[in-house]
Amino acid sequence: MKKPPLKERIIETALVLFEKNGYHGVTVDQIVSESGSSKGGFYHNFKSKDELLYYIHDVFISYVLEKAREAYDNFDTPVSRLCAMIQSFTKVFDLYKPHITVFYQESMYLTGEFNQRINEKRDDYRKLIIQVIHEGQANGEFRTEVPAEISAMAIIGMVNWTYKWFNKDGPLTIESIALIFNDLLLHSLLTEKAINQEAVQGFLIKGQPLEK
Amino acid sequence: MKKPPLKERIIETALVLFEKNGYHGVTVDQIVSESGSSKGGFYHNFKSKDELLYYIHDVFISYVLEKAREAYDNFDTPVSRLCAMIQSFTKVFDLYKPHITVFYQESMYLTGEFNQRINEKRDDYRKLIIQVIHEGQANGEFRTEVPAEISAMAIIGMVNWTYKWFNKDGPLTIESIALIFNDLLLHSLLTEKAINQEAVQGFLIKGQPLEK
DNA sequence: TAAAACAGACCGACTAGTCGGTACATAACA
DNA sequence: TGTTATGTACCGACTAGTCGGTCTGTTTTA
Repeated sequence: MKKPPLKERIIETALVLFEKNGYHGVTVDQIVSESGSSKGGFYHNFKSKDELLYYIHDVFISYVLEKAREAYDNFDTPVSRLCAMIQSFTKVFDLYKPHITVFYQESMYLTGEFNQRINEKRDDYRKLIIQVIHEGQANGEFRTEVPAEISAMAIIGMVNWTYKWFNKDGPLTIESIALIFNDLLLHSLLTEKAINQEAVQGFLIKGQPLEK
Repeated sequence: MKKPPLKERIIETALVLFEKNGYHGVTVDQIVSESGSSKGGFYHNFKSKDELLYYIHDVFISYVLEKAREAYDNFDTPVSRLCAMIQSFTKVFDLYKPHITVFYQESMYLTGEFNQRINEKRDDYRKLIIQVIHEGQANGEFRTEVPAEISAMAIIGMVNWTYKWFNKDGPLTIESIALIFNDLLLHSLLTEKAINQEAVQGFLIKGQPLEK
């Protein structure tokens, strides 16, 4: 059983500690000691504690952005694209919950260049969602009464907030939650006409609520 | 022009600084100096920096909770109650944006008893929303396909997230955003039958999107 | 005149980051 | 093949600086 490289061990350890105690609630000494490393080892791999925070942010946001682009490319209607994006994003909570918590809790402590690079990807993500909504409005499937920008932020907020309450051991799987989110947002975005079309029925929840 | 009492001045100053730099990005010395006070003055009014953070949390959450209860008491249908709650909550962003930012950004650094007291109020708020949704499901206005608990978290997430992007100088007023939120969530919660009832039409957006 | 409110010098614990050094691999050499 | 050079990953004692909090006084208030 070979030990993984130190850099990974440090990131994994830091992730767990940051999630529980926050970035400022964890010292470099703690990370070093918990990961069975040393100060030297740490600063050999990272320029600063700040850079470690950046790595954690980047792993997550890059993954989510990539998945969103995949979702966009693999489907060809606004409804299916949006649902795929929401689904892939929601599902990330199983994989990256600590990353996400750190991301939203501590992003303000990212400085200068690090902060800028993360924000660019965050913006790209937002723009992609807005674009899909615009496309849906253009082809008549989505209502035009609400601005796409606000809908996008409402959606992002709804999904993002999951990090505050989602619990793996709770009554619902993350997949069920993703389906519920899709149902909710389609009901709020689609026109009366579009909601009755066969093509979108598969994304809505019928009958009884889901249980695990 | 009489100076307000020191305690208030400290809270106001801290709020501005915390919002910009985060709780850990601001030292007690900074707060003291910016508020034209002193270490002695600070520690005469607060047991610790932590207690100051608690005060800021408490002002905001107590206000929101009170407004939600008012909304509940002043109306008598699930739809009007929910809309009033969302509206009062969203409008708080004009008044308490810094409080809210600090609340969600730094709540994890609240320790022990402080943390507990805040969480109780937060729970009360959540339970009130869930209750209203349950009432709406019971009288047939809200769809039962989605669990009330998840809808509640989706709503709370949608509204809360506003603190990340709302800008007073942006194209939309907070009141417009509140109306949009109401429209979105009613579309996603109401049954097909209920959405066409006259009583709820007033909460939906008709025609062109709102501009300032 | 007693108590409450405030001022500011000072303290000590803590922490991010440094720096000289070690262990070990692979490569160059003789 | 044995030996020496070189690059890289890692170690841990140390430090310079920071920051929450205290303490002793002074001013204001009731």
